[in-house]
Amino acid sequence: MNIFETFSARLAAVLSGLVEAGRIPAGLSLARVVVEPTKDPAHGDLAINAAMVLAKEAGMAPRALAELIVAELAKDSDVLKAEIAGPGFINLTLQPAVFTQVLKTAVLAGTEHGRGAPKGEPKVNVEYVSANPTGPMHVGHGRGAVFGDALASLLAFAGHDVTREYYINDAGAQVDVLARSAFLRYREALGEEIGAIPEGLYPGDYLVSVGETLAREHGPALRDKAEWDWLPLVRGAAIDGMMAMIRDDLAALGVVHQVFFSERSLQGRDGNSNAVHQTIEELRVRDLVYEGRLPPPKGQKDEDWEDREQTLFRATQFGDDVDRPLLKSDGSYTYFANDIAYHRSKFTRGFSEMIDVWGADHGGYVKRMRAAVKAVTDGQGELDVKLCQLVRLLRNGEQVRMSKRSGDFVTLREVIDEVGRDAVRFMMIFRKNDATLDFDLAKVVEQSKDNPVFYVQYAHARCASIFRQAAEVFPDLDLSPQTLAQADLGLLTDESEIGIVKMIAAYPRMIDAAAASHEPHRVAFFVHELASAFHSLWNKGKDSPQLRFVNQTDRKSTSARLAFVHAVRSVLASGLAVVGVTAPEEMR
RNA sequence: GGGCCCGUAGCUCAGCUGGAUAGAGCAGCAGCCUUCUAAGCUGCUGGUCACAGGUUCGAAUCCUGUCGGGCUCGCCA
Repeated sequence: MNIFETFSARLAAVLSGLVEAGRIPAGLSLARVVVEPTKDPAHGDLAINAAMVLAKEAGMAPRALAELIVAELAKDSDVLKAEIAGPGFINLTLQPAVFTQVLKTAVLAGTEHGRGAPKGEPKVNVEYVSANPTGPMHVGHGRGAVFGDALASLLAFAGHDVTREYYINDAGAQVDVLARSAFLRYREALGEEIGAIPEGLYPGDYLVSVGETLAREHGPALRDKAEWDWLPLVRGAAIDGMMAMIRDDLAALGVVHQVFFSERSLQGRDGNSNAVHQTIEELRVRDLVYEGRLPPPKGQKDEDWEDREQTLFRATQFGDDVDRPLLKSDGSYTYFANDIAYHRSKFTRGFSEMIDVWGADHGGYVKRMRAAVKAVTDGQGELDVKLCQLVRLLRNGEQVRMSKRSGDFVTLREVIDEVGRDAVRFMMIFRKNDATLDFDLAKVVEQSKDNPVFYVQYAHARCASIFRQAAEVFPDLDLSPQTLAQADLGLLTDESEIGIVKMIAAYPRMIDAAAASHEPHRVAFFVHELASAFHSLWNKGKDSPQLRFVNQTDRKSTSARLAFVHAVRSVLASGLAVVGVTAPEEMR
């Protein structure tokens, strides 16, 4: 139940009634009209901007228009007070019963409170992580992984049909380098002295086990073959090994994908099954691909610029700054060409809404990809690219780097092992994706208010603890949501309690807004705020024993408060589930 | 030089797609607490929302320009 939607609908009805009565002109555009929570409780519960937004179009003064609307809204039995304020705001104060009803609904819905109605079409594809299969995941990958996962969960909770996808970059030159690196480890496993890993190969010792597996399965059979002979086999084995490792890392984070899509699979075995070739030819037929020359980059002096004719995609027709090459000088496809075919595949698989989660260093790639999606879907597909900024890893404020195991970066696994999955997930999402993130390894394991992970989980544990306490004090009390929902919720009259009930009422709206803007961090901030309000109320019970949730001498108020606590707990659990963090029963 | 992102309190950051007097936490200051689960609670101090214009009834939010920081710039991925 979303009271904001409910009242938007009622407002729309009021407006059309006024139109029918000839009091205001027909055909007003309602797009900018919103019903939103007030910031200041003195302004009531709901704020409506309709009079100000519509005044000009209606040819009326805002306040005159507001008076017409207020007169109608005041007749609503759920409205206690409707008044005009400031430049023409309509502020509604609702009957307390409205909120007790919302609370009751939330108690019964439990963790389903806030879930959006199924949206059906369009199906949404969220592509995230997509780390190259050339080594373990590092911390930066982890941010994209958590962000994408939380965004997908958020969209699913909001009612969308979501598919989580991983794009395996297994077709570029880097996987050949990987294969050569693995081959060296294979020779090493056969007992050969390989010395230092040459420059340009992957030095990480995570390839040792790939080499050992190859030695075990093939013995010395590969050693004396020519590279063109062993490379495909070794490459396949190495990619499989790397993907297994990456899946392990993802599993440690609790991140799942439904689809692992191989870049190499786009290239097929012959010309006919080659999706990249097909895509480009299709674009060529529509005159979106041509042979031409690019101007050199502006302002840069570059002696090694070589003017050359190449195969180009008309990205400029779709909003990009320059046309983009599809073939390398050696005749093979650019990464971009493969990516066009890949996004076309998403579209033909039924996803007209696509979201890609990338690292910030790919920012310069966004325009061309969006251009390509427009071209290849004939304007039917929509691509949103979410860029995740860098993560700075700190320990007690000091920046940490270097890891012997992996070469030059801290692996995600090391961080998860040190601070735990929940801390990693919550902190990665407790910031806007487009802002750099400081992650302090020391802080996130503190048991204090400074540590938001602890703070939110503790609030949930406290709710659970209250229920344990209640079961002891009132052993015969039925604590099921069905029974609690029947309690006299009108007994919840303290300002703090009402404030929290309003937050619970606002939860569905927050979910919708966060999903619409693809901003899962809002969910993390919301649960943090709710936790804060709840801790504060809990502490009020110190000075005012009558506010304690479990009151030995007052069975009725205890029932009402337990219903309330159940709703708080459910919303915390629901929000944490979206972020992918566990909601513990107790803190240990 | 072009493109994209960022600039909000001393510090770290929110700001609900343009709403009312810009909010938290930390730090600082003043009190309180030892509990239904201890790791805290309440209050105070603190801002020219980088700067200058513009659009609007209304701008931290949208547009233009300037300054500062980051990323990026035909064949890598």
